[in-house]
Amino acid sequence: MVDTKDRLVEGALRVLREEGLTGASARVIAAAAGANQALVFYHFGSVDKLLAEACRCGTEARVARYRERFAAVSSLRELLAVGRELHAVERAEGNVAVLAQLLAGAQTDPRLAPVVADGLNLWIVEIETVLRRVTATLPIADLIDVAGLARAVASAFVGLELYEGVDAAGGTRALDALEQLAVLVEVIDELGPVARRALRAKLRRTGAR
Amino acid sequence: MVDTKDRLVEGALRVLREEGLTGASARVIAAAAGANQALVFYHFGSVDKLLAEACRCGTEARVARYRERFAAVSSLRELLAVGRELHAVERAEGNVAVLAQLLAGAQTDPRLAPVVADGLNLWIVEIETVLRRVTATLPIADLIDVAGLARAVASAFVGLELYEGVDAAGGTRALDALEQLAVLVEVIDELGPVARRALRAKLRRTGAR
DNA sequence: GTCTATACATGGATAGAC
DNA sequence: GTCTATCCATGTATAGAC
Repeated sequence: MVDTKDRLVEGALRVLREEGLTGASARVIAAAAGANQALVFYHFGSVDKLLAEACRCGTEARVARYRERFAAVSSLRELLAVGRELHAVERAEGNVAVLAQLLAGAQTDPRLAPVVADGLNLWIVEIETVLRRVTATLPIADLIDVAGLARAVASAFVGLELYEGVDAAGGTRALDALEQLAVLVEVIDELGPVARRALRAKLRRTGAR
Repeated sequence: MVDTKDRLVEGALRVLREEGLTGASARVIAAAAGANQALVFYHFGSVDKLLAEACRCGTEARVARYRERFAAVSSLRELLAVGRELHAVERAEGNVAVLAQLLAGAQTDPRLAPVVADGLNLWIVEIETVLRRVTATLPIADLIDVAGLARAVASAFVGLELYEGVDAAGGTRALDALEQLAVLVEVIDELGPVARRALRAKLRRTGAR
């Protein structure tokens, strides 16, 4: 039998997955953990603090699970493949939905906001590392703000996840379209030197900020 | 004095903006509308149904507000400019946050899901129309799934909005990076015919599904 | 650490007066 | 259509026994 405190964290994650933030009460979470309701307050002080801990724990576990996989990526196309696999697995297990629920709740809860930001940041750091590596060889590498792009990718991922929750077919279609767009970037890497130079010149003039 | 039913819808939107979905109870909404709590059930039957109506109404009003602006867009860069203005205004007024709240709630509420999907679809239709127009002249126009891309843009927008709610600086940085990436696509339009042909050939081989 | 019991607030929803 | 009053379920949080 696992520690009760850990079981409560697990229960909180499960409830967030299955019932959403609105259903995440001390009673419901305790029931999901097979524990007594009063223990939520004994171990964590409040429901909010338990949710914060669940966010930290859950995200760390998820990120750790994909760290090796990320490390093996050496091209943009591979990154997309891993991203899609991650999407499928995490969607099936409902883990991204947890972060999405907390992110939505954090909009109006100042106590939750920093914790969720930290959680998202764990993903962003991973993505940023990979992006820096796979874009290093691109002709436009020095014109890309990798840190910004990593943030865009992570948050767009969450948005897509939420969208797919209400329209599965639409979500799949959106992902397919994005994949095409990403191929575009990689293709540029394989263009001739003339086209690359033209692209760079143009980009520096219009895209630099 | 406006109709009470309308005031309740307004109140619901305000509460979703300021308190989030967890705070959207019949009592709180009625108070925000300056109305009696029982009237929520008299006019709408349940809180859920009021929220659904608020989603429909609110989104329709927002989309209508930008229809003219969208119609005037004739290039990808202009679309981005409008997108950024829309982002700034709607963010300041908290309107996208409303859709985000409902989207998060819809993940675990089958009654809310179709309504929110419809609401998001209003945005998607607008974006799709504009995208179809401004990508028509691109050399890779027939290789882009505009409908899918519109869905990706709309949901990514929501994700960015949510992210900015917990990390304002990060959100801005993500938007800047995306803007650079979009310039990339437009720049390809201005490449010479040789590069364009090479791009098309490559894309058709790798990106077509 | 864990349980029962309980106080007390808030929520959904309805009945009935006006 | 609108209000008061009310029922009952659920929620947070604490006290105190074990």
